[in-house]
Amino acid sequence: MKLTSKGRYAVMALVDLARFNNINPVSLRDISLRQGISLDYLEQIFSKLRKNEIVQSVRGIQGGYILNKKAKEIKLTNIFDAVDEKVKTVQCKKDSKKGCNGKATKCLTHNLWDELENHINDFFKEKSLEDLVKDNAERRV
Amino acid sequence: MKLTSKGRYAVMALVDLARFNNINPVSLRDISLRQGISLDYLEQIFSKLRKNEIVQSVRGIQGGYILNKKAKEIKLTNIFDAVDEKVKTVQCKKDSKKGCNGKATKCLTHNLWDELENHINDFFKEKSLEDLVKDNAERRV
DNA sequence: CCATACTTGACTATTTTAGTCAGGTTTATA
DNA sequence: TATAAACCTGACTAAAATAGTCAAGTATGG
Ligand code: FES
Ligand code: FES
Repeated sequence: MKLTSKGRYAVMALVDLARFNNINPVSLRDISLRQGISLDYLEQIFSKLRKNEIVQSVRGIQGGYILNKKAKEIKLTNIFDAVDEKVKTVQCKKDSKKGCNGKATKCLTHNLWDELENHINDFFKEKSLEDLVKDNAERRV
Repeated sequence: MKLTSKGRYAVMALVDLARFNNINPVSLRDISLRQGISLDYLEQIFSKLRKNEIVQSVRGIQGGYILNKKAKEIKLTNIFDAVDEKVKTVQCKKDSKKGCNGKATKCLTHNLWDELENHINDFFKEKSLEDLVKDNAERRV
């Protein structure tokens, strides 16, 4: 099981953005340089974040992105949902009664993976962008 | 983030095996048929489980595999370690001081992913094969 | 009017996954 | 002692997912 770069970058970029927020829009170019993430890739990611109303864009010179909500209200879950970084532990279709491998009933481990998925999602539901910015500020001192 | 089939199959097969244990060795062919997993793929997986002393093999006719420890002592962690199903949330090398993207310090989110990794691993450390077999027996009633 | 920066969609190389395939070796039992 | 069941091993490969790149825009502040 591993975390993909898309999800990692999305959070990384938003933490960067959140730190400079309240002052000016932050341009993707700056984030790209500071965090070492490809600009083109960031654009893909922010397009999704904008559609999901995590950020707002400001066009033109001195433009960039700003948060669309308070950092406290943006949870990791919201970010991951926005960029389609899903936690997927089961093989079968969740709403179907069929198991994986095409059997008529759920497999021996289905329940276990379901528990695991919830366990992981709990973590994402708790953490907010604000928490991350704070954590980071403390470590810097 | 998603769980791979290798890890899922390993656990599925061992739960199957654990249920029939104490009587006779269980052949991979039977597991393959019951669980709908390719026999050749199972062999790869059990080769690793054997090398990691999770199971013992019994060769020849009427042979198969038996658990090498008590079901209670086999945790999910052990199984996943054996088949190289690793939880990997950070991009950087853990023992290095360098961050991902080649920076000299750890990135803004490194600590977060580290926490996440621990959170997931905690789940795997708790659950034993015995738990899984019991869960399953209960559900069947 | 033009440089900066957002916006979009298509394309592609690389890596990982999930197997298959081919050839063994061991051993109970008829 | 032949044979078939079952373990054992390594190499190979198709398909999917990932991690981007590339190209061609549009909007707007100064
Ligand atoms: S994972 Fe849901 S049935 Fe196997
Ligand atoms: S994940 Fe470790 S430094 Fe970025």
